[in-house]
Amino acid sequence: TEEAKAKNILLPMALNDNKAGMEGLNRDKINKIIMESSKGSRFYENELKKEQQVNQRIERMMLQKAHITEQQLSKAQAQVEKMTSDLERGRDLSRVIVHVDMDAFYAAVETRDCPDLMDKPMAVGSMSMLSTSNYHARKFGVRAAMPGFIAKKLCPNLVIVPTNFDKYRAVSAEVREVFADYDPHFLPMSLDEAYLDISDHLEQRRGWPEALRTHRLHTNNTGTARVEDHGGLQETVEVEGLSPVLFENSPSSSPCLQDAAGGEVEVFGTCAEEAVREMRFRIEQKTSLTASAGIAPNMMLAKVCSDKNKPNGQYRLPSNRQAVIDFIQDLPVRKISGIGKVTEKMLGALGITSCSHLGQEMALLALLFSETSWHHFLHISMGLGSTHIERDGERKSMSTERTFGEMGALEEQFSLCKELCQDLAQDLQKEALKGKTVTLKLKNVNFEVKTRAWTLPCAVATTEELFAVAKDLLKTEIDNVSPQPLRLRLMGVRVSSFASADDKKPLQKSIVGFLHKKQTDSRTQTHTPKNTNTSAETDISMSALTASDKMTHEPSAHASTSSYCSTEPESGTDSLTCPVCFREVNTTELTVFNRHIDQCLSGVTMGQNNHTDTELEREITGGKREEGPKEKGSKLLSRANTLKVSSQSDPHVRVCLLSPGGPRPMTTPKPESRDHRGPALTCPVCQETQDTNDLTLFNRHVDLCLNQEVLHELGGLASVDRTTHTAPPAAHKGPCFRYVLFTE
DNA sequence: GGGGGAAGGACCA
DNA sequence: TTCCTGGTCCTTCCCCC
Repeated sequence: TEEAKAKNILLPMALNDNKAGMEGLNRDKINKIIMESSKGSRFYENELKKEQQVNQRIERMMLQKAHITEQQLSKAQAQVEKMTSDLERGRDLSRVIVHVDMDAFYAAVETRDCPDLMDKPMAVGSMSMLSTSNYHARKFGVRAAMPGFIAKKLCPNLVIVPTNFDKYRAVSAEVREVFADYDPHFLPMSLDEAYLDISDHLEQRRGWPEALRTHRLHTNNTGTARVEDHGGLQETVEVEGLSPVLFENSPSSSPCLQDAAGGEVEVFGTCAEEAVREMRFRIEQKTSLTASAGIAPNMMLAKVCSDKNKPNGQYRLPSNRQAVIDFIQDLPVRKISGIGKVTEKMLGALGITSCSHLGQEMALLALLFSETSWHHFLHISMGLGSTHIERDGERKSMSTERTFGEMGALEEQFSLCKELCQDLAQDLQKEALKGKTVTLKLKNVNFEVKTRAWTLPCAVATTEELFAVAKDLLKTEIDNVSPQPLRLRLMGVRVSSFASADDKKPLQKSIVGFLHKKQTDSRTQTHTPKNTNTSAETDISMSALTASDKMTHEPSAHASTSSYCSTEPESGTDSLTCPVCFREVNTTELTVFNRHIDQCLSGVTMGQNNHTDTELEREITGGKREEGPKEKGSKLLSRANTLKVSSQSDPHVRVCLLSPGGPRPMTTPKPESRDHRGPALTCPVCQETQDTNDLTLFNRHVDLCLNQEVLHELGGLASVDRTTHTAPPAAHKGPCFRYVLFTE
């Protein structure tokens, strides 16, 4: 029906009332306001597009479902049953896992420090994005991850307080001190959330005298109070003389007793619930903030439980199988951490909304989803989850990104890129990390996100190293849409594949190392002849320097040249080995060396030379793209002739030794980008005139030709190249060649 | 088939 | 006028053993 259709269209922006404190709202009214504020925006259009993609995914899934036979289903059923009984045998109910979650954390901190906010709807964040809202605001439909300007429409009196992370970090540290008393190995998930395994604590606690379970309630208004720690230590806590109770509906605490000194005191029991109640009590005494908690036999269940009596409440799921099964039955799948909007919708299309449905349809799910996915579903449907808390594993990546108003100017884009690299380099330094993969993330004004990655032969960390890669990735993307500018709203840089993760890997050889004579003792550390910091014009560099450098007026080449592999070279001899003829050239003068290689190379490319183990690189540039190329020496021209490149637009073909291949455009450039570059080009390898004068396309063609032609000649050694070479970009399969200029 | 890189996404706080 | 940031893991596609 029309209505159903409309509803489907409206869905992407609809209020997500999955969060606590959002029950019984006037959803229709709220959704209407959200719609009115979003409709027609680029953001909304992109959401619609994404929604369409999900719908298509569902359609494909339903089609697949229609083709499932009875036989397949019963086979899957058998598999599921086998797996189920295996899992059942391994069910571990022995641990007591707690998930603690501070209530509306950022908002609560701000309210604590500014009591005027107490009974006002407020949120923490900015006009463009909110991090949290308090429970007053939630009544209006204002929630985390909602832009402030929309929240303001839902609730005109909303007070928006800017975030103050340093403050939250400080409070979080206090809270964590309490956590540590119950589980020194607790697992923080964020500033306001953590998992604890209190099994050991409970074991000890059973033998504790009452004194250790007695905690004083401070009720004074003087500004500080003494709180007795269960270890008998005294700690001084700042209190601001305000009611610690931020939520009116706080469940009342157990009756307070008077201690000898007349102060109010509370005694906690020895069971899990009492221990957790005590922990929450202590958090509140210490910070004036409330927390909610869930107690269950595993992490997955504990997480669901902590939400059950939010705010300022707790819920325990007993450690017996039946209780777990009962608990899971009617639980909506969306409540499980890891099942988000999309998965919920996919499952919904199959009629699955609760965890019991999930169990009933497992055979079907096993056929429609990947193994990892349906295993995950099976665990959920059985109420299984992690029973031991993994202490934080090694970090996998580090990134930094920034959103800004539309940016189209190249200078700005490159300088922002550099800034991001600087920030990231700083962060990397703090943790002494180096990574091999650098990823550039771009989001255009239409909210379309792109990531472009490049993996180097060795780990990098400095600004220059990062920027050398990021800038090339960026340039490639810019070239891709040129002559239009990239209209960006976000840029980010990420580093991954950290060296520490797989230190064991043998050192990979880069070209610079390769150039040097084989070492008998690779530890001898004399430095390489200047080739790590000379300019691109005179050196074996990553590539002739890109337009980006010229645009940003960067002193050319410093970065690309030296930083590609900062740890190399590791040799120290006075001669260099020619990668073409393998003869030692008795010089460290690159000019001399280059000349030698030039001669060798002309032979190879002409097919007169059966040299092996050569990594060639190629770069073909049109004179128009790079302004005032200085590389028009006679030598170059003669090489161009040698290679039989013909183009009236006078492209230069430059041949030299490889360096790690630079990135290439991933997407086919728009056809219209052809016409402003001059006439068609002839491939120097296959000699055929290409129906393009787009250098990107042409370049790709030549790459392919070279793969076939040259590699063929080079024979088996091509494989050596591949393994020691950085991986080529996805669109360009096969070894990545690049011509780099050699001049004197 | 499996491993690994690249690109894109889902999901989380 | 304004729809974040920083992380992990998964999936899909591809290439290369």
